[in-house]
Amino acid sequence: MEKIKVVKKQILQRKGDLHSKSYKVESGLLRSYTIDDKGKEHIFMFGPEGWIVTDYVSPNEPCELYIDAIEDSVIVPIEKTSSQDIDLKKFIKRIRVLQNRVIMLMSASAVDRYEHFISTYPNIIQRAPQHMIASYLGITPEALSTLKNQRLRSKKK
Amino acid sequence: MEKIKVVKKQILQRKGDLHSKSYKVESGLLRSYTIDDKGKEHIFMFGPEGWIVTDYVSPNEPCELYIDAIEDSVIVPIEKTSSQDIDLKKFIKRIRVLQNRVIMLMSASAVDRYEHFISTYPNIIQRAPQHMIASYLGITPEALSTLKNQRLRSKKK
DNA sequence: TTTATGCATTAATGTAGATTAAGAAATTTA
DNA sequence: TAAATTTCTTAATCTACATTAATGCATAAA
Repeated sequence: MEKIKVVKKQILQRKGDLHSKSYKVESGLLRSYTIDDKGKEHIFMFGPEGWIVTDYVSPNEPCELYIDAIEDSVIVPIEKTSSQDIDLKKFIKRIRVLQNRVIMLMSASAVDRYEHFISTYPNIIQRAPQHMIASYLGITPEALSTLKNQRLRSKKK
Repeated sequence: MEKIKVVKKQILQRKGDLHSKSYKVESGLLRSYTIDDKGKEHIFMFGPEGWIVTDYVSPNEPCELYIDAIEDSVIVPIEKTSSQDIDLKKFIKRIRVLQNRVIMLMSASAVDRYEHFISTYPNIIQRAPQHMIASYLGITPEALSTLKNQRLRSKKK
């Protein structure tokens, strides 16, 4: 239950590491992500204050995801060992978010996904760099940039 | 704990229905899916024998997903009411599958996703119609068809 | 201050997969 | 069985987004 401070860009966990933990974010912003075989990053989730960032592997399995800090942050690492914090509701919530993300990725265009992202995580847009938001949306930074222009233009009219 | 028989194409649950249940599959094959605003189906998961098919909403919320039978099946509906079958491990497993699916959708090409699907669910390929597999992969049936040819051609050489 | 290094933008060109359409096979229904 | 319906395939065309590359702007380092 100790709070620890981490600085921007500090890596908390790497893919393949053992003893995966959960991280409760007191302040700041974390992210979890993978790196594919072409070396490309894919952001899995953002973790602003109040969120818990976890790689859903059992504590004795190697991690699937990298976790690092986008901003200087204060976090509380939580051991996964005991069956303590089985907050089932949070699990179900998490599954639903993923469920929606899968559906989004399958059915919605990049513009729609961006719109959805804005309305769901309005404050993260300002805090995370563009290329990370692009990565979360599953598009390139270039595509995000032009997409934003199109949006502006069509709204201005 | 009663087993019930359902026939091919029988719908167990519609989006918006209340009193969502889980369905343990004794034999046969179920699927869960959404229908987007363009009327297009997106298969969320296949449930062959041994699997439990669930829409992860709390029992008093309206369903997000449709669930129906791809083959004549024998299933056991499970009430979600009590906190009985909180098999946490299954939850975590489910999240991991989703986690992988998201990563797949973001980083892998249609061919790679197909390869992955084949190796993960070899028997479903033969049992579900192509257009459903295409839907699961997030591509059109036409794209799946041509993709299969390319695969064959490159292997024959 | 100057010089780097990283990040965002724009534009030209390329490509995976969507769409459309038509026909062939297979399966279901009568 | 034939007729109807559903499923699968093929090919032509189209489009959203990727890739590449060049340019401007930050922030950070020297």
